[in-house]
Amino acid sequence: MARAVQKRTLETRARLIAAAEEIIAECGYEALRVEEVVLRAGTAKGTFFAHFRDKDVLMDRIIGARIDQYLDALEEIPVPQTPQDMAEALMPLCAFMTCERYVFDLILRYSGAASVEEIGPIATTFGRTVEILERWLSVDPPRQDIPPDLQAEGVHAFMLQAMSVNFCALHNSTSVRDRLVPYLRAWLCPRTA
Amino acid sequence: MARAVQKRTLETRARLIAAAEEIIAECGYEALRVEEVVLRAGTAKGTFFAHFRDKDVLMDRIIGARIDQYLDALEEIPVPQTPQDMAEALMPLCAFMTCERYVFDLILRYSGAASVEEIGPIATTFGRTVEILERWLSVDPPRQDIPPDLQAEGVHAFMLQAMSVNFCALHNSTSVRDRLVPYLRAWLCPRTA
DNA sequence: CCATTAATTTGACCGTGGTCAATTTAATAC
DNA sequence: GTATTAAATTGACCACGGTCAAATTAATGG
Repeated sequence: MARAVQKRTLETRARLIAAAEEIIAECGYEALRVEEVVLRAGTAKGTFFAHFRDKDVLMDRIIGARIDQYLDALEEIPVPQTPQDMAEALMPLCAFMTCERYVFDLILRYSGAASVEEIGPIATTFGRTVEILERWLSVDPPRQDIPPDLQAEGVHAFMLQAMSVNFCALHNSTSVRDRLVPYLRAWLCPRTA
Repeated sequence: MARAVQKRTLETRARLIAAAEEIIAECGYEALRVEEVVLRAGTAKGTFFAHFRDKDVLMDRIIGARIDQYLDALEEIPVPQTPQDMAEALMPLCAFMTCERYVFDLILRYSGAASVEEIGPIATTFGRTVEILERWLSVDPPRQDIPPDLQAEGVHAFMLQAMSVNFCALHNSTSVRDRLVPYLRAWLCPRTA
């Protein structure tokens, strides 16, 4: 019979995560080393991998949790009424997602669930983001010709595009917000001549 | 005075690239090991890194060259007139870009030039792709309210979105083409009620 | 042809993520 | 309490990308 999860297990895991968060706060995400995590947590290296399949799974969890906080905040604010307001509201989330090139790449890499069974934290946040956008776009849909869910997917696509371009040295003189607004206007408020 | 590049250098580099291409043809991109490349090329490991800053730079070069071939082909075909035709025309390129999760991730990672001086092969193909799309969209612009370059950037964004979603186990029952067409219709042929 | 110098190559070595057989710890049965 | 068994932990070890001082090779000047 399967035995219950030991308290010790939960404590160890909590120590590993706390150590990781500490390192990230001090040195950033990219600088995190598994060796350093287990050192601070006071465990052996193998223990880390008994708790997390690999380093990226821990990152997925930590970064996913952070993104969820931003999404929680987005669920509290009044529904943005214009592309400008929408872009403005999304900025804190975008700022976090692009805080490090390493973080943005990891987010993209984990944005799709490899299999239906294992939808990771970051992949979940992508679904949640589109849901929130869809809710915003359902209240008073800017476009009547396409359903709110398609409008939401488009906003999400442009959000990612604006962030990607921001990492390109050729184009990052413009801020993510200033890049996103024209996209959203063109997507949500087209004017057929 | 700077001496001319030796013939030996070019030969060594060619051998390294040939070895890499061979391995990729046999085992795929992700399976490529630097050890195996230098073994087949008959050089020491250090030589590899004297020619390529790191493994990814070689990948950037090889994958960038492949993408350029697809773009060459796109420049030969007649300008697509409908979203369906456009999606159809882009499919071979999309198929290559998503041939391996590893390849798609690497492409995204290298799609932006880290600095103006070093615009890599893949980053260049991104610029070229948008140029081609802009040319297509300038002949007989589907939308009059926004400039062709913005229309092109949008098509590119949706192309990437369609490919990303395709890697997600939750949504990959639909093909990239079938996912892209509704995006392009909504983007290029909006109907204000 | 030899000396000098720059370019190229070499391979032992390192950093870091990840593995796994062996050990320790905790829960269960009696 | 003791034996048994499952879960958790350990750390030596491996794989692989990447480094660098030393050796080799090729070009240049006299």
